[in-house]
Amino acid sequence: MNINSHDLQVFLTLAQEKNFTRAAARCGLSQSAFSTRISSLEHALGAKLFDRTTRRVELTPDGEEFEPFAHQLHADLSDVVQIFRDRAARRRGRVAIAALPSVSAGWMPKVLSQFAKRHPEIQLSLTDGIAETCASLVRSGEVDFGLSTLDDAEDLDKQLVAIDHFHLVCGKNHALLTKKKITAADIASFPFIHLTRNSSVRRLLDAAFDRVKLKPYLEANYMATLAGMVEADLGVTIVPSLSLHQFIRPTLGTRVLQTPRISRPIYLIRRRGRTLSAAADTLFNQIRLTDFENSPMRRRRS
Amino acid sequence: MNINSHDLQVFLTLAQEKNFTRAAARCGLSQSAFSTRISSLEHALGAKLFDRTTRRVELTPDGEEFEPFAHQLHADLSDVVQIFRDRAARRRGRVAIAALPSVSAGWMPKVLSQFAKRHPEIQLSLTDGIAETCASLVRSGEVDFGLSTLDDAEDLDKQLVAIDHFHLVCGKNHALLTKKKITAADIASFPFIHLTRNSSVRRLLDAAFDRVKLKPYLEANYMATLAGMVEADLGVTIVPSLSLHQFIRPTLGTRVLQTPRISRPIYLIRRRGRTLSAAADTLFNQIRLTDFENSPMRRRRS
DNA sequence: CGATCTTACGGGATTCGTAAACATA
DNA sequence: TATGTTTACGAATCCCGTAAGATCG
Repeated sequence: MNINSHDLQVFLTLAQEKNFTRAAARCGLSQSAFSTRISSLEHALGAKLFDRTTRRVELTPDGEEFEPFAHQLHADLSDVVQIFRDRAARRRGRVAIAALPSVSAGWMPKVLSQFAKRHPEIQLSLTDGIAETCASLVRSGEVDFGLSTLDDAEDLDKQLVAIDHFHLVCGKNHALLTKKKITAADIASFPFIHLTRNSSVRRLLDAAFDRVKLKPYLEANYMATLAGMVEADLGVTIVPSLSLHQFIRPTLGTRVLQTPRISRPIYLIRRRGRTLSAAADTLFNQIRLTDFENSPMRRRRS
Repeated sequence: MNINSHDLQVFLTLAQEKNFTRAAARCGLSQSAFSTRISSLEHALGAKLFDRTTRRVELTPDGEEFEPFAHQLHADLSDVVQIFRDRAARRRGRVAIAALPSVSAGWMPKVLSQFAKRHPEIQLSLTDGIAETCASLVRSGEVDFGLSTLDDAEDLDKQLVAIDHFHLVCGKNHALLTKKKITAADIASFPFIHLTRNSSVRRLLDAAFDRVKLKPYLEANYMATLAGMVEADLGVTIVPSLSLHQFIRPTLGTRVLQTPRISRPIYLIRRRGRTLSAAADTLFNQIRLTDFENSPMRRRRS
């Protein structure tokens, strides 16, 4: 009463060959085992499917009726197995990740293009959002994993993959760039262009400059705005290395901060105890094992 | 690597219960056997379908992806089995038969209405045609079986179910009806209304009246035409009992032929060695076992 | 430490292949 | 009689249940 893919294969082969011996051979079965299978399939359906003599094998009306069903069922079963085999072989699938805007813009393009080249059939989805958004998307399962800083989230599994160092950005000929050592007080003496308060970058800066208060000139939502402001000499700013690419302009100068050394960890975060799909696992590991040799970030392995 | 309906059931139950012990109970399996089945299904698909600890069971992304497929496949498999179970139980199906026009009009209405009452879900199809048409429809498999006279067709299986006796039809007060015994010569002395030459009735009459030639007045294609002609006293005719119902009119008289006793056998004909569908088999047997007690035909069992 | 999943293992059912019996043209 | 299907039967395999082991909260 329980039909499986092999039964269907056996039926279809006999329907095509109309000869037990040949059909059995094609199915890699002995002729007797084949005969038994047909017989038990007939029993399972409660209908004779073939009229057979030693000379001729023909479908009965019931068999005729069953054939298209058998075809469909067999194809569906095979397709589903194939889909999951493909997924396992990274020839199919979908990966959704979430990452901080700076990570998304400054790092993921390279990562994803490399991944897409190696796994062209796998669909990719990237959501850029602030740390809280990333964590929440991971927690809900809407994304497979995230790339973000993370204060503390015990329900999530985090692996440090990079440390993002902060850089001073100012006009190309700004006085600060002439100094050998730049201190917090030096920076605080100039108007400061801030990022909005809900960003992790801003929170980090506020914490780093808790004693020597910065002189907030204005605050913006986008890095590109900051770049414009600094370019117009309205003030200076500090950005993580992952955002530096937006500040590489002839009119701007940048310098990695040394004395008030500010950095933030970038974690791969995922739901604790949850298995990743094969595709997600592959991207996860690709990122985890990234080599930062020629990168402004320092490489870290957990 | 061979998935069956039970595997899908097991998967779906666990996906719903999210607890091995309860799901196993619902499937009527021991918890360990259940666990093994899940595990081997995962192996067959090459993907982990559940993340499980002793406290929580959750679908993985792959499992999430598999669930709708499993639902669909399971429903399809069940449906197909159900369809064939229904067919076997005569709760579903189709029967197509072919029968001589006289059989179709004079006998089948009663037979089919009785069958339809007993098996309301089974679709019926009746093709009325001359003997050759019936034989050819049976031979090609377009109909399940036929009801017809049959000269000789060795490839077809025939079972005699009735003998159709021929009756004289003439005007109500026709001279022939006053005679005690009606001979061939008596009939031949009146103008005769013939059926068309390609009918089996006509062939039988021509054979019966090979010595005492009938006086052909005209020939028609339909019994109703004959009835009209005889009613207008243009002549007499002879028809099989199955067509008699068309000649029961106040103006007409009929008498079964005794001396030139003419009759034709009505056979159930089917392809030799071919199994009938359950529905067809039921109708076949209903016809085969018809009781002709109160019928102008004589009952015969083969 | 208690609830729950996995693994180990013996027994029973299923399925297989060989070979003999059976059937048809 | 030759070809081809079914049946008989012992062997291998698969699947189940019991019970012990492992693991998580």
